[in-house]
Amino acid sequence: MEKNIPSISESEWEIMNVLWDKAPQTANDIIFSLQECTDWKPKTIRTLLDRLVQKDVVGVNKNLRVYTFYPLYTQEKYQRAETESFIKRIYGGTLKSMLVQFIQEDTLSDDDINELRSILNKKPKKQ
Amino acid sequence: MEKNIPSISESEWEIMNVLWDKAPQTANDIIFSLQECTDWKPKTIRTLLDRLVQKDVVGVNKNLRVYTFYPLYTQEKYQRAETESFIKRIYGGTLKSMLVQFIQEDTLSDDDINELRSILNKKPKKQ
DNA sequence: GTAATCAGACTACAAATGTAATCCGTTAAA
DNA sequence: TTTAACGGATTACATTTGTAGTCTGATTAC
Repeated sequence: MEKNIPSISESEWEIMNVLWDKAPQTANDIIFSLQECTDWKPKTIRTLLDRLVQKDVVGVNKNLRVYTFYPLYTQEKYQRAETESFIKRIYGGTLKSMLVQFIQEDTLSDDDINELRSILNKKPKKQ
Repeated sequence: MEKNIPSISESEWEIMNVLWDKAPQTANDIIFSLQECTDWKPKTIRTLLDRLVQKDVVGVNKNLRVYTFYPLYTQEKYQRAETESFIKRIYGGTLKSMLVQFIQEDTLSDDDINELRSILNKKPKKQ
């Protein structure tokens, strides 16, 4: 049976994004990355990281004096789970209904739409 | 300038979905709808509804003894806002990157994909 | 070697969220 | 008409989240 993944907050997602980009990293590496795009204090980032460890979403290597951290789940797994619940809540369950709205609202450019067409066409048909 | 819309929690979204489906509705109407798909107690639903009123996301008509409630923002407006922040956080910013993953991961059935193709093709080209 | 620094551990604290219960006046049922 | 049920207002309380600060032992710079 699949263990269900712990839920993570918006801020925690930012940490995870950094770790998914590259791992393992020290707390300082992560702090450095995030200070470029947020205004969080180092201690704040550290707290978020520690919480992810508590939640068993991030692992720690304590062999060296300065710990390193790494994700325990793939980004894809989290993206899937989050997207599913998001789409259910916001669009009543189907990705399609979301897309229809986006296409109709011109949120997607013509170029985007063309690119999507070609992605869809490249998708091999299953038997 | 656009007033920025108040953020609402997951549970509050469920309430809003009921109100967007039909409005105005009494608290009881809403409670009735939600008891079909959640296990929330009536008082819980009432609390969530009251919070939405405080947040100025839901309006109240107090002319009658039993109040009626109605949304103050369109569903589309909320969907757009939520989707934008969701996609930024989860997929690094582009709807396309999300779609690409969904298409490639077989999350979509062949039928879905065919339907998407036809939605994309129906989209009128801009000049 | 001593002082400033740093990493990790622990603590803090308010706001938001989830999940109701109580209180109180009114209305509806018996 | 007394009483139970109901709607709205108020209150409750634990957990999660956002946002750090303090304490303590190790280390590094002088």
